[in-house]
Amino acid sequence: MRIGELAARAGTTTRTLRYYEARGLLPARRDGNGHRTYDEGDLRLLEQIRTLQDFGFGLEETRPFVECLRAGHPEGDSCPASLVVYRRKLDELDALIGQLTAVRETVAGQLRRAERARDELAAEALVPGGPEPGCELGGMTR
Amino acid sequence: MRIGELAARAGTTTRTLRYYEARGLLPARRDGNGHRTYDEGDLRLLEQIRTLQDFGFGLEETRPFVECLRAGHPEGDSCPASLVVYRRKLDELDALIGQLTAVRETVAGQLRRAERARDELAAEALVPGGPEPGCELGGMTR
DNA sequence: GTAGGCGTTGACGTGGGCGTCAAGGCAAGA
DNA sequence: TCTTGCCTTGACGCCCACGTCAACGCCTAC
Repeated sequence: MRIGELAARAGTTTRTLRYYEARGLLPARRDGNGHRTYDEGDLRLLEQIRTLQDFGFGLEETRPFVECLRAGHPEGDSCPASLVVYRRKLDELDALIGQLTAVRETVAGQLRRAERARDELAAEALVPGGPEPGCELGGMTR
Repeated sequence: MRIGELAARAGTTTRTLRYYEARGLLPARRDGNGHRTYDEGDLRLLEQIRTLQDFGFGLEETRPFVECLRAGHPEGDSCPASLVVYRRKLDELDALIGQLTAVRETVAGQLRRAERARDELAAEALVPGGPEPGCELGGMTR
């Protein structure tokens, strides 16, 4: 199998495969014309890489999985090094989700505050003898 | 106030301020020497930008807030355009948190499966007349 | 012959928000 | 006078996973 066919079967591009080879992640044999040659095992490795990439793993993080498969293990995560990457990624995800959730709540609070201020200004405009001045409540200046 | 002082007071760098000016976000007056000159209002604008940046807003997303302040409004989010950005950012955060949470659960499941497989292999090695062969349970080949 | 379709290497572009030189100007203090 | 310390513009680097283009080679079909 040559590079175009492998790329098509894995749903990726030849550029990506050449990039993986340059990074030492997915080396290829060569035929008489200098063309890259791959087999079904390479497809398996490539699928492993792509799956992890879809999960947001960096390329280097996929390396233990690929090497585990190449060592003959049944799954890419059959090796301790892969489990270490799993756990580290879980920690990273938890930290990131926590940060994003905190930001989300902060932004939601700011939006509610800004909408309330807007509504109060509108009400004030409707009632000429409205609330007293001097009602500054502070903004978001950290 | 010159650029170094403003940067120090805002906890950022002169490079950042020049970058903001190049993007048209925080233009500066010039003194006789061609040096950039800022006032307290600019510090306010800069603090607004930095706060939103800390929340993960892109620079362009801070523009409505800055222009709102420069138009004389009491807060950067006193204008409808800013509220639109708030709501869009909330939607983005919700989508992102949802995706990350789904990935987190998937990875956690993979980790549990891989650990179970490892433990079963270890148990099998301890009990020579252990379970029958042919127990492949499938991996993560999408 | 020639057009098409596959492959090759090399090199530059992308996005975002800056960091990091390089080369120079201008003002104040020892 | 010389240093120092601030400022100026311009340009390249970074990260990451590729996209895109250039210029070329090989094989097949018409």
